[in-house]
Amino acid sequence: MALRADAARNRAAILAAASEAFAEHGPKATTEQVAQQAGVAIGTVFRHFATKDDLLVAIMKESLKRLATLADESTLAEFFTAVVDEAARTRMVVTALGESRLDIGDALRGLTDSVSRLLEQAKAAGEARSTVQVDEVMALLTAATYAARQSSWTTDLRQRTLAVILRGLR
Amino acid sequence: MALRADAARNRAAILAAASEAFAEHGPKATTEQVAQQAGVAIGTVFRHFATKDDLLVAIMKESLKRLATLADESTLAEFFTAVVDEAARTRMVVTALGESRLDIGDALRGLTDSVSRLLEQAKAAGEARSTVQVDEVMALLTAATYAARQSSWTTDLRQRTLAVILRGLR
Amino acid sequence: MALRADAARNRAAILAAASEAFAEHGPKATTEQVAQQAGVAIGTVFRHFATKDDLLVAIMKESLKRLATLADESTLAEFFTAVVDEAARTRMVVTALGESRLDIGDALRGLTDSVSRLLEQAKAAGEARSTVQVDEVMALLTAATYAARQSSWTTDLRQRTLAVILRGLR
Amino acid sequence: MALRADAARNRAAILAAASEAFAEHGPKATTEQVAQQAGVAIGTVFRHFATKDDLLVAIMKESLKRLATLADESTLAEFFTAVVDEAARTRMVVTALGESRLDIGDALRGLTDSVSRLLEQAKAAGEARSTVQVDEVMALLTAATYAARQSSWTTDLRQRTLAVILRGLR
DNA sequence: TATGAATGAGGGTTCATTCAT
DNA sequence: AATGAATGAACCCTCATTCAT
Repeated sequence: MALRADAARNRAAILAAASEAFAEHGPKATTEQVAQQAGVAIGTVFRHFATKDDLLVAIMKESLKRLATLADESTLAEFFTAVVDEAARTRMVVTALGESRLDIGDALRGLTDSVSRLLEQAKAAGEARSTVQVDEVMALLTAATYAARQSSWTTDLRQRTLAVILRGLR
Repeated sequence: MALRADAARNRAAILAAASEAFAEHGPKATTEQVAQQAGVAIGTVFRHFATKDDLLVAIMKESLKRLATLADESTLAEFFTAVVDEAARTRMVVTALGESRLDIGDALRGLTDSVSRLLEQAKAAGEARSTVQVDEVMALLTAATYAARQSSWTTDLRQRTLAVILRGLR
Repeated sequence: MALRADAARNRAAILAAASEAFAEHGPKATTEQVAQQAGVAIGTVFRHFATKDDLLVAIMKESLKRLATLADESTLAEFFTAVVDEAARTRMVVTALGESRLDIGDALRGLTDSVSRLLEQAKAAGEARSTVQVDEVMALLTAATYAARQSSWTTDLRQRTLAVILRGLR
Repeated sequence: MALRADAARNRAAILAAASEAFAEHGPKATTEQVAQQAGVAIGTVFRHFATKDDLLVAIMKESLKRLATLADESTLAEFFTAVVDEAARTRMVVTALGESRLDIGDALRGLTDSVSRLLEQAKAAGEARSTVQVDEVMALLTAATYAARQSSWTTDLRQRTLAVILRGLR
């Protein structure tokens, strides 16, 4: 029972370290880097996540789940802004949205559902035209997310770019 | 000090092969694959491009130059469409637009100039509102390009997504 | 200083599990597999057997002792047949007979003694020629045992092969 | 053309090193050990043999081919003796004969053919009874080979053991 | 200049063994 | 005494880059 606490702490540390490492170096960050960052031996990483890909998936799902939660508390415009903000910090958001090799389908579908709801609200509020469909919103989200990764992006540019997209949805 | 005829031919073959290889497998395509595709030994690849990154840069610059030329012959809307179409075929366009690690700054600036001109024309034609600036157009271009890479994209989705962006610019 | 009842039970369970695991996957079966099979944590395995090799030795000795007992109740021919039969089921018999790296010398000597007695009886019964010595019988036993491990062996082939050996001893 | 010579020399060195390493430590000898023994970097080993298993297979096939050649120049008795002699030196002969996981079927079949011929000759010469079949001869060969690996085997013991087998075939 | 074999650092993963609880 | 998480050396293999021919 006590050890479980240690293990849980390590698992969290690994996830945190992985988030950071992948955020900075993308998916090619080394498992050893993750281990080091987490203050843990390499074997411990593999005890918790049998494969590097498993670790990647875990982080992506976490990320997507966080976004889904966020979606449930925002308007479409707010959500777009928040996602892009996070993407500016983390390379993994976009990797998650754009990755097809790894099995994150469920989580992605969960997010799509949330966004779908947001879109309906936006339509009801007159902030999205009725012809717009979810898939293009998701596509635009992914797109914006990706662009936000550019190191040259200032807050100002981010706002102007988002404004164009949101205007286009109206 | 011009290259020997066969050297020039090799260089071209390598570039072509690299374009194809990277288009298909992304930047993680092997130099050996490139060499093979070019019908050349690896040593030859490295004689022409001292580093894999150098090769990557060369291709990206080529790509950006091609896009700049294209920009000079189109309207803004046509250009967007054309770029996104190419991106759907080639993974490198987006890598080029989104890459910050490699030094392709000047080529990117060249493209920005061309797009700048397109934007002015669009404004004059009433197809872009006057407050829009080049940097957000570039950002949107990058974004659209990235999203276009998704394997799930149909032509239809591509069109709808572009429509939103172009509408937003107006 | 006898073991606690539960400790004794664990020790037995581990030995049984190890027998099974090594029988199936050879000596490369994992200690973790053994622990799992025994329904015990790894730590417990290592408390009882300080080393994987120690565990291996224990099993081999057990195996050899069982064979010695068997020898005391059979004729030479019966014994050969029985051993080969068991070897066809279990990969460890042969490993035990053929192993030189691990220290199972005394157990092996015990078996040799038993076989020695069998041989004398066989000679008396006219089923083994007088010039035959124990060491070659042991060698033949090891040999037959090994060959019996081949997956391609049918019962028929086993019998014919044994027949040759037994005939040779006469 | 000149490099080919170097490469060939390296390939031979690797095979020789691997033979030795595997002979001494069995199939669990490290590829690094092989590389070192061959005076070559690890990459070179993998350039010549894409996989450790490939290297293993290569050596086994070499071994089996050598034996097949030998078979074509001997009587059954001589062949048995020679094989057992080689087995005493090399752990791989037996591994080769007993291995089923790796694809050495062809080579094994080749050897079986050769032995088949030997057996016919032996029958003609009255040194093998007519009821004996090839498969049991192969089995006995494998068996003898395995037993020969024992470190305790003296030349004398080897001869006596073989004598029993050969007598049994008659 | 071209060739392609050689190099070797580094990556993901396994597993016997240790140790905190 | 038992648990099971943590350790870390070792393994197989890849690939950008170098260098002898």
